[in-house]
Amino acid sequence: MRSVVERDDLTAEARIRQAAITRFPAEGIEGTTIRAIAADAGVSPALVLHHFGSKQGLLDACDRYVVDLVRTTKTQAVIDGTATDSGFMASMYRIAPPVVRYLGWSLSRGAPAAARLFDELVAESERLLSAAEERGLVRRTPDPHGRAVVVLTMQLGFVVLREHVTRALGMDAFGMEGLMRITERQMELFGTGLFTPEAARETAQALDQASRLLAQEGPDGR
Amino acid sequence: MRSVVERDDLTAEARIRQAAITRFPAEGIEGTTIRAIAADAGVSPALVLHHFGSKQGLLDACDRYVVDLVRTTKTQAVIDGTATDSGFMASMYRIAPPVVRYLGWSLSRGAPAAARLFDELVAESERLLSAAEERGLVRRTPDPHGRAVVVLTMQLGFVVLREHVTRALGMDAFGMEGLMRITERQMELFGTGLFTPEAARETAQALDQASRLLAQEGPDGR
DNA sequence: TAGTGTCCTGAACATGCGTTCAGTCGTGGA
DNA sequence: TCCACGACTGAACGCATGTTCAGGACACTA
Repeated sequence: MRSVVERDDLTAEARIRQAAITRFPAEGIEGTTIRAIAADAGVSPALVLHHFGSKQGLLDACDRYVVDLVRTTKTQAVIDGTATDSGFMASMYRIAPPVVRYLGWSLSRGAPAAARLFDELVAESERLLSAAEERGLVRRTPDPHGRAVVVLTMQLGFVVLREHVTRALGMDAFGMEGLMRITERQMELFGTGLFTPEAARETAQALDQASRLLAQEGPDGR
Repeated sequence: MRSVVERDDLTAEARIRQAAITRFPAEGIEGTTIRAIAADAGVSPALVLHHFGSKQGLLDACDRYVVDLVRTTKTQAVIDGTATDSGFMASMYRIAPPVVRYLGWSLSRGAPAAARLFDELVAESERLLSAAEERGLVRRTPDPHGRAVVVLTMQLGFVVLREHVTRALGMDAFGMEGLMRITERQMELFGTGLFTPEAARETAQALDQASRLLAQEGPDGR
């Protein structure tokens, strides 16, 4: 297995962390052994514990590293002004693939650091959308917070389901070609909507109907 | 830990499977022990292997069970005619929470059975959207397949990120209240679009610009 | 009653795990 | 030159794991 390491002059500690970032999402927590990580990094198992204290310590360090990297990359994108909310996918392009994969794994497993990141991204998304609303760029909604959650979840879905998107599109979802294709389709959806105006009304009715249906029937097997 | 089991008159085999469906997403594959599953189901560890052959066999059986359940539920919804594409979330409501959680875990981990399901759902989504296009309910797109992938990924994002959506909304994302709230926001986005008409043009320009930017810069650390 | 097959168990085994520890090596300051 | 210290290793320990196996309990048939 080729590790994330591009330059071989990294610290042993950094090599260990990179190996862990690659291994953990692929093999799971218990499925990843300290011995395997050590072998990837070219060090002894004992050194892993010397630097990170325990397997849990290494996992926490990876969580912090990846989340901080994503956070600062995203923040930098906002500062640079390139990030409209639609620029989320683009910012992912600047992060090395194993890190993006770790982020998706981290989110899907509900790691505390990832949960904090999610909440921050919701807040930031809500702020950006509200600012865009003020400028007349984005439509108004009765539920700004809910909309921010929905939009962010839709974006992060591509991070978590990356593998399936890649397979279904026949191109790397986070490569340039795939990212452009996805963003273009997103802009169609977010720009003019999926439905035609006449269908939008019909859908609203169907939603009401479904609401009543669910209310009276109740769910199965709960 | 209370298992999925509602009625205690299930087969031992079924109890084992239900326990596994609850345990695997929570603890991971290696983190879930046969002894723990056996204890949940109230049987001996040996019986687990008697019925499923091995731990891997149990995992495969769970994958098949959950994927088949989702498949038939979704299919039934289409037959019943309640499922527009927007009805995806609603169909999830009919499936027991542990099964939905297992589905999300299964997708995020790239299980073969889940991958097959994903591809089927893409195909079905593409078919439904094209039919709706014919009837003038859905706008035309230069890339129907890409659009189907994008729409489905956006929907499944809620399944995989369920925990975070629940926390951010302050209500169970797949409970009735949360599901209605999410669907309403989705219908706003898909109905009229997120952007105002004047902003849609601006966004298209930004997309072009980003495209050129990415093309000349290239990514970091690849 | 004897035979047969299914569901099920307790005890045991070999393996691989996370972690510990005593100690080596190399470097830089007093 | 000596010392202190951080990076690093090899060997070992205790433990929990997946799996095996011989057999018990029970129902059903001849």
